[in-house]
Amino acid sequence: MTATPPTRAERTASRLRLAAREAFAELGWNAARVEDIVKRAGVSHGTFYTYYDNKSALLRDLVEASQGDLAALAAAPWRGDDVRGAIEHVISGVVDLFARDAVVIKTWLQAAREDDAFRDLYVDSRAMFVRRVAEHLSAASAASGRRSPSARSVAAALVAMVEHFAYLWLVLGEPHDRDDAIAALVLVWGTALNELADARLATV
Amino acid sequence: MTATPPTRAERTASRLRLAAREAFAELGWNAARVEDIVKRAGVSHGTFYTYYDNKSALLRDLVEASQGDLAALAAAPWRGDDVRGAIEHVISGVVDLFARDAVVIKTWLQAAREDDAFRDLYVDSRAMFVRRVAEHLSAASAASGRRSPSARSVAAALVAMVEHFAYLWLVLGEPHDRDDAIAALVLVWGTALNELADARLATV
Amino acid sequence: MTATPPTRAERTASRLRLAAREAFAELGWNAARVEDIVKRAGVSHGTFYTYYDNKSALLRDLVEASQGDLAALAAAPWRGDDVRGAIEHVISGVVDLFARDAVVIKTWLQAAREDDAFRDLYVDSRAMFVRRVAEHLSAASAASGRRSPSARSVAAALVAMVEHFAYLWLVLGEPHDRDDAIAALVLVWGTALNELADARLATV
Amino acid sequence: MTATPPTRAERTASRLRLAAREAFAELGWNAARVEDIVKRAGVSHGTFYTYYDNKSALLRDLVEASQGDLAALAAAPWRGDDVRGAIEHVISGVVDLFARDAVVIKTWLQAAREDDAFRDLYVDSRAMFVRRVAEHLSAASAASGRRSPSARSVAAALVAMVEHFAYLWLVLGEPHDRDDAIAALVLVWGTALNELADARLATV
DNA sequence: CATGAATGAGCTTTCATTCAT
DNA sequence: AATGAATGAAAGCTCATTCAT
Repeated sequence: MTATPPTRAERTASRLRLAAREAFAELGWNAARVEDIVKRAGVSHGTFYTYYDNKSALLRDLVEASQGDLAALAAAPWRGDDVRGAIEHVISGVVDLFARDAVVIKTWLQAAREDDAFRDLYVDSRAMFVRRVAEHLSAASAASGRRSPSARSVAAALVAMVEHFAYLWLVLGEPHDRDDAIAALVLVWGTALNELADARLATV
Repeated sequence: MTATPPTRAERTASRLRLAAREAFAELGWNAARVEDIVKRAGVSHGTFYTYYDNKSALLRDLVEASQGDLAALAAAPWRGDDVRGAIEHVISGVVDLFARDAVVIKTWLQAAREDDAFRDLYVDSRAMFVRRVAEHLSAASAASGRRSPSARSVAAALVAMVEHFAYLWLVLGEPHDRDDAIAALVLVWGTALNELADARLATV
Repeated sequence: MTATPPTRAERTASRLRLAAREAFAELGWNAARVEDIVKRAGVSHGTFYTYYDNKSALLRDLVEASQGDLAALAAAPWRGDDVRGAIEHVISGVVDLFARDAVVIKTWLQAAREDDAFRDLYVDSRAMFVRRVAEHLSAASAASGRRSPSARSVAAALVAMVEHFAYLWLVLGEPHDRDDAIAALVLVWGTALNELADARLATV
Repeated sequence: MTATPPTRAERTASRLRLAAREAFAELGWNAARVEDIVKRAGVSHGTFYTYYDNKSALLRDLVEASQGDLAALAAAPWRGDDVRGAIEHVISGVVDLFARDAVVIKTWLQAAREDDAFRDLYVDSRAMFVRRVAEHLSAASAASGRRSPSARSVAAALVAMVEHFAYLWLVLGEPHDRDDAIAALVLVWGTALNELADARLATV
């Protein structure tokens, strides 16, 4: 009935994950050795392999949490009445997530360049977001039958903008003011949405 | 009278660069060994080091060409009279460049995660673009005195959108139709520009 | 109660040192590869680097012991009453040290030609000896005010004689009878000392 | 009839030897690469092998000249009437030779640690000197039949002293004043000779 | 004779992973 | 569970030597 206290094993695994975040932050995915992780965790070399098969397995653990948050954000209900509020909510959600998990996201994307599993996870997460945004755009621009870019392309572009801006800013450290940055993203997204909704594409 | 034919050394260096592109394309920056390059170039291991100090030096050679194209694009005159035409020109320029040099760009960005020189080159290239676009936006929105996101943030967002979309599409292989994709990017960029120019920010 | 037995690590390190002496003896400092050492020690290549950063680090370990013995010899009290006995004691001390540690000394001097750390250690060891002998000579020849070589030069010459003779004999293998060799060194040293003491320099 | 001017080949070979001296002086025997020699000589890599089979062959050329001077010194007549003058003559001869040819001698001795041919040349040169000095000492001490070190051992010690002192001073750079240094060497050598001649060995 | 590109054996060092304790 | 010594497969890089031009 009572919450069981963490076992020794759980504590060790947790220390390994924390140590890995530190090592990845300081050294990057490729440069970080198992040695760097166990040193920071204060455990022996061999202990690492009691918990994880290798560095990738540990990262998978870390990434899954972040990925879950992202999926939740994509799946959350989208308020149809307050368009601008909905946009701002999603954008700041993404920004907060990047700010909170910069290290894991950076490492994830780095690993994605070499490891198909991480790459697929990224591609899927992104696709989910794009699909969601495309549906939203389609609903708004249903009336427009004229020649115009597909909602999917516009959605892909808007999602690319938000994720890459957040990455450059919060992961790579490009300096930005939070309010100004979010305002810019909301502005671009919102005007694009208006444009589609107004079906004034041909007149731009 | 005649253009001098390439010397043997020039031919060998050129074969190494070509082989490196292949190796990077197939194996990625980290996994590609000098061995993989020389095997493809059909030269001995030692020959590699006659031309390049190491893998990074070779990539630098490849990247410099692409980076030069990018810089040229950013520096090219921006036609003030045909706004939409100018946007389309820049966007398709970036898209063409990514399409042509997908391997080099992919490798460059991969190396940028571990090597400061490549990272700085990327950061500088991007900054150049953002600055250029921000100037363009500022000119267009000069009249607007109302509270609005800074031109720099909007520029950063738009450039992030274009480069990341191009990357996802042409480097990572996300499927898109060329015309539709460019139309989407031009739409978003153009409406954002209009919005700033009309100074209707507060009413969105 | 009992002295702790050597740990596995201590035993391995010790085997590496022993193996290195063998390898240096057979192949010389430059020709001896890490491979030659680990083969003789019966450990894997990687194990070497668990204990030493490189070949030089291992030699440093070996040299420090010999150098310590040499320093102890130079620092030991010098019996003032029995001049000849003192000389003989020092000379046979040096000879014994060279005989015991021929391999290490040979390797040390070989490495000293390329590695400043080893060179400095040799220069310092020698300087210590020379200084010590010069003081001894100065004391003996204090009465002599006439123009004569400085005690330092004579000391440098005598120390050069002993160390190089020992080197030629015990390291390079020039054949000598121990008693005869020591008698010769003691003779030369002793007569030089007498000469200085008698202040008969100008009459030679 | 006229002295033929040096052929191109002779000039190239000569430049290689000069360049090698420079390279050995700056880098030492082991560190100096064929590359370092040809660069200084201003010839191509391949040209080196037109003249010498390898680095050792070139050094052999350089060493033979120095070795010839040494042999000449050892073979020169020894003036029986002026003992002190003879000693001084030989010692300053050795010193001058070391001063003049410091680089070649240093390189020779360095190579002698790894190459038997150079080692044998050194051993033979030294033996020749020792034999010569031993004969001289024997003549001087012929009357002495008492238990004493053999002339050969004393000769070996004296020669060791002179060569090593000269080496430390003129090759390794131990600082000495020329007159004082030669006076010290002459003093030690002379007193040893006197001692043997006086047959007062047992009374020291 | 001279050139210099090409060769490839050889050496050092790293590090993920195993396993006896 | 934890330890940490041992392993050995990879790489990177160097440089003496060759040889086509």
